[in-house]
Amino acid sequence: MIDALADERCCLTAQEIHDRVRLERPRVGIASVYRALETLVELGLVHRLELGSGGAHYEPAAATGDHHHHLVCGDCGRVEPFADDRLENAIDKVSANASFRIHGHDVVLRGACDACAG
Amino acid sequence: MIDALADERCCLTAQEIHDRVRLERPRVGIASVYRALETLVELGLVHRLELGSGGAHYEPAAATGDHHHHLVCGDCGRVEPFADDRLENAIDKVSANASFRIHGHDVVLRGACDACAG
DNA sequence: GTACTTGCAAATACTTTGCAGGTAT
DNA sequence: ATACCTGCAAAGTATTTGCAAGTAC
Repeated sequence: MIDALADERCCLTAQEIHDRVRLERPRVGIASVYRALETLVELGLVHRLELGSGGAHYEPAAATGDHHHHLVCGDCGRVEPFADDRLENAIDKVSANASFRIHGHDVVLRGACDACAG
Repeated sequence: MIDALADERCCLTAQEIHDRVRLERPRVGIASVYRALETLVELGLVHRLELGSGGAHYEPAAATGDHHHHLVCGDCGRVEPFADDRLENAIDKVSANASFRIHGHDVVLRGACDACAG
């Protein structure tokens, strides 16, 4: 059952994941989704993102080495991924010099998507 | 009453703000704190941060022009601010090229603080 | 049988809303 | 009086937990 979740794509809320899983297995409860996500997050296979829109989002931590961050539309809630090497380098430098032992990072750019900004 | 909140410092949860306000005015309810915070966020005087630890954090959007991001300890929940020009430059570059019209951004570095990392 | 998993329902945590009473104009 | 602000209690949403039944070894 845990495997079923790993198939899902970028940036879904727990509710969205639940809905998708139920297409195949209607009896699965939301609690099982949360339990599976918790396990996957602990294993480092899934990242949990707080995008400030009520519910947390989850996405597979790409085994492919893909690493990206997110653009969030404050109007319609749309989320798009982006990646940038310069940004990653800057973050790595900061992480190396930080007083904390850094394990990971999140970057969220907030604004209006092309549809909402016109 | 709104002014009372603006005096508070960096990165408090609504609960913490409520507790502090109550020291001075014990009858203030948590709802009023949320209402005031909502107003302040809309006015751009306060930033709301989702640090992934259950509750949102709020901090004054410095009139001093101060701009910083946060280190979060995944163990004890401690939050520390940091600032880095190279990082800001990288974000500005990305924002300029993004398909969204970007209004703001958040960066969170996650790890273990000196006390927890040993 | 023992141990682990799972769905349901209840509980919890955080935030928002309705409403009645108070204050200001 | 009218319009606005506020505290309390209730509602709403997101997430977690307890527990009994189901499955695997």
